[in-house]
Amino acid sequence: MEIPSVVIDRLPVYARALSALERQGREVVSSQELGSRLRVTPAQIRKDLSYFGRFGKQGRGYNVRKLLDELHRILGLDRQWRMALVGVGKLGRAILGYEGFAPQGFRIVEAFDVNPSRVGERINNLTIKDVDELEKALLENPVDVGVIAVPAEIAQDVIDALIRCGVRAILNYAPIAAHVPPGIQVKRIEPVLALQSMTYYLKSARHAAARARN
Amino acid sequence: MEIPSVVIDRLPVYARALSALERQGREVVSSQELGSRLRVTPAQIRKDLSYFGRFGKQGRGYNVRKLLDELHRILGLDRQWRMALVGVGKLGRAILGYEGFAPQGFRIVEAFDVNPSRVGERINNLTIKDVDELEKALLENPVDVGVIAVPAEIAQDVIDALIRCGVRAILNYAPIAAHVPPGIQVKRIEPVLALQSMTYYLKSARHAAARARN
DNA sequence: ATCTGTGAAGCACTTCACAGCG
DNA sequence: CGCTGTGAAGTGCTTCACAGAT
Repeated sequence: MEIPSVVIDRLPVYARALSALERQGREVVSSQELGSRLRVTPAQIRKDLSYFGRFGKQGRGYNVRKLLDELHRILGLDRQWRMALVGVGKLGRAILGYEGFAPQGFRIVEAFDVNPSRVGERINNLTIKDVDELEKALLENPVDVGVIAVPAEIAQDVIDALIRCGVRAILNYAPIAAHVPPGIQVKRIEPVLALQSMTYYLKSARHAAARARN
Repeated sequence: MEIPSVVIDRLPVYARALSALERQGREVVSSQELGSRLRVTPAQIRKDLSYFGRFGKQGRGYNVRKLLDELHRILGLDRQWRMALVGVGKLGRAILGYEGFAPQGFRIVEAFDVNPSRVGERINNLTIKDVDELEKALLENPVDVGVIAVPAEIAQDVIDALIRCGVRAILNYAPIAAHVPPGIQVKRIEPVLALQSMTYYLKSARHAAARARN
C-alpha cells in the first residue's frame, strides 16, 4: 500500500513528542493527549498509525515506549545514517557545528568544497576535501544523505554528482528546485521562502486589525 | 475568498524563478516553461495565479517583470520587514550571520539572550540585549517577525512574550510545536524532521534495490 | 466508561479539457 | 496556432462516528 507522504512527514513529530513523554516517565498516552500537545486531531494520529499496524489498547491508549520503538523502526531511526556535506562556507560551517544531528543518529562523515583555500582545513575532526574528489571518495565510502550548502548556480551539478555516487536523499539548503530522478528524496530548508509566505498574512492582518479598530 | 495556504506557499517559489528569468533578460514566460523549471504542472501555476487576477496574455504567456511585481505586491515583499532574534547561541549566531535575509527585505533589528555573559556583546552592528528587556524594547520599537533560536524548554515562553508585543509571525528553529492564538503565523525550520522522514524511503529503497538485483 | 481502529463521508487541492483571446 | 483562465471532474487527505475491545 502506498502511504501518503504527509503521513510520513508527521511520524517524526509524533516520535519527538513520545521521546519527551518518555523522559517525563509517562508510560501511556492517548491520541487525544498527544494530539493536543501537537495541535493535531486525535483521529488523524490514529489514522496515521493505522497504516502501519495496531499499536494501541482500547480504553487505555498507547504504551509510550512501545509506540516510540515502532516509529523508530518504521522510519529507520534505529540505526546511524552517514551524511556528506558539500559547501563549507558560512552556512556549511554552521551545519557542521550544529549539535542536533548526532543525537538523532545523523553523522556528517565527509565535507567537500570547491575553494582550494578551504581544502585540507580541519573542522570537528573532519578534513575538508576538494569537490573534485567527491565521486572517488563517496564511491569508496558511500553515504546515505547529501547535504547541499553551495551557491545556487552549482547546486544542481553537485546534486547530480551525489546521485551518481548512490546518494538517495538530499537535504538542500540551496535556493533551487532540484531536478532528481524518481526515487530520490529531496527536502529543502528555506527560511526565506517561509518568511515570504508568512508576510502574505501579515499584510492582510494589518488591514484586518485596522478594520477591527473601526 | 479564502485562498489555500498551499497556494500562498508556492508564490514565493514562483517569484524566485521569475527573478532568475529577469536577471537572464527574459521578458515573457509561459506556465509551461515556468512549470518545467520548478517541477510544477502548468495548470497549477495558472490556477494559483487566477486566485489573484489575470496576469497573462493568451497565446503569449506572462510578462516576467509584471508578474514578478504582482507577486511581490501580493506577498507584501515590496517593503522591508523587521525581525527580532531570540537566542544568540551557536544557531542564533549563524542566523545573524546569514546573508540571505537582507537582500529579500528581511532585517534582524534586535537580538536577545538570557545568558548574561552574552548581553552587551556586539555582532553585526547589533547589541545583544537581555531577554528581560524584550517586552520593553519591542513595545517601544515593534517588529513584524520573531525568530526563535532558544532551547525547546523556553521556546513557548519566548513565543508568548513576542505575541504580547504584537509580533504576528514566528520563524521557529526550536524543536517544539508552538501553541499560538489564531491569526499568528508560525513556520518551523527543522532539518532533523526533514531527515527523519526521508529515512523512511531510504529504508524501503534498500529493499527495493535488493529485490531489483534478484 | 474509555479509547482504539476504521469504513464512510466530507472537504480541499490538483488536473483536465476546452472556450476564448491575441 | 499558442497559451491563458476556469468550470468541472478527479484525486487524495482529513474528519466523522461508531463498533468493538478492555
